Amino acid sequence: MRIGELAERAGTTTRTLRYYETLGLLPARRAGNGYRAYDEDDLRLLRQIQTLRDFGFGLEETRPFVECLRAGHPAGDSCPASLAVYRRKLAELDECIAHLNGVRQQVGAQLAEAERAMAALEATATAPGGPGPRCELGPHDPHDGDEATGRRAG
Amino acid sequence: MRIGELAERAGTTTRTLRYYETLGLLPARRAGNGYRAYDEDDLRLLRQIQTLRDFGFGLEETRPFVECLRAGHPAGDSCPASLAVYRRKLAELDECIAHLNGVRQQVGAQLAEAERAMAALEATATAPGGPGPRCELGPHDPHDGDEATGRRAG
DNA sequence: GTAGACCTTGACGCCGACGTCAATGCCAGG
DNA sequence: CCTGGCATTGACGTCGGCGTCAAGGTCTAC
Ligand SMILES: [Zn+2]
Ligand SMILES: [Zn+2]
Ligand SMILES: [Zn+2]
Ligand SMILES: [Zn+2]
Repeated sequence: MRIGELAERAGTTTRTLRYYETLGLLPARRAGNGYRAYDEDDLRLLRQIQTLRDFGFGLEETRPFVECLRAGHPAGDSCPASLAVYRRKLAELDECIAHLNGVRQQVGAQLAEAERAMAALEATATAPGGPGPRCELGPHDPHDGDEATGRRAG
Repeated sequence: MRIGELAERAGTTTRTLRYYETLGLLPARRAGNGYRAYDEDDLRLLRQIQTLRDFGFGLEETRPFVECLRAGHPAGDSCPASLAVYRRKLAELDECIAHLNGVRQQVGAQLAEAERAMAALEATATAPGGPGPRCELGPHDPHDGDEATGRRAG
């Protein structure tokens, strides 16, 4: 199997496969003409890498799994090194999730408070004895309502 | 206040402040000698940026807040544009958290399964009629047990 | 023999938020 | 006058995981 076919079968690109090779993750034998030659085992290695990357693993973190597979073990996670990566990743995930939950709380609170303040301003604005409008809340001048575009620096 | 003092008071670096200026986030007046001149308002703007960045906002996402503050509004989130960013961020956070939870589940399951398989191997290895040891699970040769180092590619 | 599809290596681009020089300017103290 | 500490602009480096050419070699089909 040559690089194009492997890429296609794995749903990736040749560039990616060559990149993995430079990392030593997926070395390839060479045919007489210099073309890279892969087999079904390489496809399995590649699938292992893809699975882990889908989990958010960095390429370096997939190395123990790949080397384990290349050692002929039944699965990529048959070795302690792979399990260690799993555990480290779980810890990272927990930490990250906890962090995000905290942030979510805070941002949610900020939004709620800001909405409350905004509603209060609207109320006083439409109230019978409405005081001076210190800020017009409709379509705004200095801010542009489009959040997609926003560059002024040159 | 010059750039060094502002950086120190905000707990950041001069490089960061100059970078923000190139983005138009934190423009500075200039003294006669060309030095950047900041005041307490700039410090407040900067603190707003830092708060949002601590939440994981990108710099561009802080722009509506900063512009709102510079418009003289009571808070950075007194404008609809800022609220829109809040809501977008909340959605992103929810999506990300859900994703991470899913990944966590899967990785946890993988780990559990791998540990089970490993224990099974250990058991058969130490069992009375233990068959041929197809893999020694102790300190390993082809894999290196250190997860911190791991580079072979040149 | 020649088009065209495949392959090779090499090298630069990208994204975000800066870090890290380098060369030079401004100003106060001894 | 000189030293030293601050300032200026400019430009390149970093990290990860590739994308995107560019210039050429190889093989197959017609
Ligand atoms: Zn193994
Ligand atoms: Zn307003
Ligand atoms: Zn505003
Ligand atoms: Zn083993």
